[in-house]
Amino acid sequence: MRPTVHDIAAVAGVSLATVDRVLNQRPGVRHVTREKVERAIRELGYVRDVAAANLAKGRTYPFVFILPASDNSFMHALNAEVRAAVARSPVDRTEIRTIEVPAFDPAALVAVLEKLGEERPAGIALVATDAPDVRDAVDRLVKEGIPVVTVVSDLTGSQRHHYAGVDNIAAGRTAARLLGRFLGGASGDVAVLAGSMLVRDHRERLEGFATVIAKEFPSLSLLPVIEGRDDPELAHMLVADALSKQRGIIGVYSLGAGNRGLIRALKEKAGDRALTVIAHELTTHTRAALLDGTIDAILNQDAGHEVRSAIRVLKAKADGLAVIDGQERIRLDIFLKDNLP
Amino acid sequence: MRPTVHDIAAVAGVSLATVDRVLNQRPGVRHVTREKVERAIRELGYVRDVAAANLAKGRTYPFVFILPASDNSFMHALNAEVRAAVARSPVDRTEIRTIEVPAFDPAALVAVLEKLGEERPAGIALVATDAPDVRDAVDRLVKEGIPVVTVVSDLTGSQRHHYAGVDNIAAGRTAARLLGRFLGGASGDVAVLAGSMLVRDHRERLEGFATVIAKEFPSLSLLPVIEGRDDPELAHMLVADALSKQRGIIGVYSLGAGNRGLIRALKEKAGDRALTVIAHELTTHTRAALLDGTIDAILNQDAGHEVRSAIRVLKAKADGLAVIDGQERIRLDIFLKDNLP
DNA sequence: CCAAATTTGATGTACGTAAATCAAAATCTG
DNA sequence: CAGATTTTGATTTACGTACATCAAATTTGG
Repeated sequence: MRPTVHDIAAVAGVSLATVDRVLNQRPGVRHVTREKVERAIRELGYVRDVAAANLAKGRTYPFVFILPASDNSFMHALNAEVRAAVARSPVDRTEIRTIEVPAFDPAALVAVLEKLGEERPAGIALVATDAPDVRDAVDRLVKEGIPVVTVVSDLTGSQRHHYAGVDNIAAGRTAARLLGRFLGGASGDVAVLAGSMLVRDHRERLEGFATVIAKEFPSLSLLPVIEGRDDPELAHMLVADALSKQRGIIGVYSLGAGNRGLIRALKEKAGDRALTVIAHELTTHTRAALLDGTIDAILNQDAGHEVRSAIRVLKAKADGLAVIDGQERIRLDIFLKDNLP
Repeated sequence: MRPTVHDIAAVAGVSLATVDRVLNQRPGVRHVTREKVERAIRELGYVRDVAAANLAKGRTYPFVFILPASDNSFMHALNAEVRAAVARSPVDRTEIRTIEVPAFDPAALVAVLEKLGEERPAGIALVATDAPDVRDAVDRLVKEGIPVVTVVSDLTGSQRHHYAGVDNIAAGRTAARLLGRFLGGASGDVAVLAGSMLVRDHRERLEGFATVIAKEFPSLSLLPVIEGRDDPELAHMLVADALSKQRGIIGVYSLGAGNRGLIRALKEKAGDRALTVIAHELTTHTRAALLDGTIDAILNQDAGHEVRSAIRVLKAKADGLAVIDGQERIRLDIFLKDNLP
């Protein structure tokens, strides 16, 4: 049987009330007494029964998710996963509220964070816009003792407790190697379609991609990045244009959203030549394109995992418990047409 | 606030004791009364507070893991993950016991399962040996109401509640496409190193692999399968021999364990020619080989995920609760040298 | 319709922890 | 050393559920 507060009291030779004071850092305990209790806790290997504690406290975890108001499949999926988590709220004692902020708008994000500082929720998860002001706002919250995790996109140099997202540099590198190997030593141009270079995850993917292409596949040359703003229409136009004008393109890497437009452009120009294409995020559109051969591989991050991981980590931090690292590492999924879920 | 048993009693117009009798299917409740209570439960959307219930019951979950006594890296990793779960036992109220059985020995496995039927643990996880007798033994346990999940290797046609492992046909298909694409249309022979064709996961991987190679990469021809019995020494000998004699080999797929021997053989023959190699399971050896270019891609299943998933599912089944499907799908990890964890 | 059987109600205790109250003891201050 | 202050102990209630007991009410059988 695992030890209880009663056992601690007995071993430490103090009363239950004192043990409680120490455990819940209430005042009115002399230093020596506190040490006696802490020693007993260590000796017995006591770990508080979180379930019983939550029951007694009537505790719930008021969490806040801050999500960008972006109209693309991935953000919709992320939203849906948060809603699914909300549906499970009664069971896991969470009370999740979502706040939408304009995408790529540091000021708006900071304003929301500031207000949350007063509200003091049990934890905050946010899709970070990578700006110094945001970092400072997050660091203030952390200093005030509020658990904060970034989701999908991280915050450079901040003190956030955890990042629930993929390693985007590795993602870019992986895309490069897949593309390079699939092209099997052929020479030609590679087009890169991004959303915006203002977002950290896109920058990082490009960085990883460019590095590996340059170093390991010198027969391939990178064309200037096409910024499609994650907008299907714009992406379609720009890609179609590039494919018409740049006759040397043999590979395409789409590292952002708005793949609907990309796919349309690829199909229109399909007759022309064989293209090898790597894209990010598994959606109905990219899935279909993978199956019909328009896309050769899809790199994906599982939004459900990210949301659940963020919640688990916030909970653990709120309770001062350890997390299982292996469980919280968000992996980069690589999908070929054969291993689709 | 979520509804409690008191609310049900009030709404149904019965006493707390009666609600309790219905909830815990105790006898002594007239049919009409039972229906009144059940209606109230539905109306209120009551869900039993599992934490409080477990507290009251002093409940723990006695689970049993049945693992094969195989001496390879993957099984060691699986063992370690089970031990890690045991270390977390006090926190999540599990009491996990492991039983080792000889590998590939249906009779021994059946004997263990039979005995567990009397013991009636709260759940059983097993690495299944795919034989009719085993299937029957598992089905008996399931019929007796004991939750059973298979881990890593599934059981054909059984009633087990869940399978915590990867789709091995998909894994084989994926390996084929990676190999085919990496070889970029070249012609030649492909060697396959397996452990034993008596294990279902190996059979399935081969099946998926052969199918895709035949259909989509006709310029490649499969050599007869080399059975290395997951033994590094034997694998080394057989592969070295094959590489010497079969000069047309341009690709290798290692779908089982014992990769240490494979890697040694590959390095000895490295000077000869360029080989494209796909292997299963990320270990220190395969990781190093991936990094130094001896292996081109590694397909992996995360043992930690499998163990944790098995436990979550067993718990849910023991409590009669639903599982989150997306969370319990074990994914096939594809590692290139760029996205190693 | 009465006795027997079944069903229901009322009540209390328990699980491990949190939190509060009040009294008693120990320590500190001047 | 008295008095004020701080620290500690003892005890109680609560959280939501499980489970046991005993009495009261209701239904059933003959």
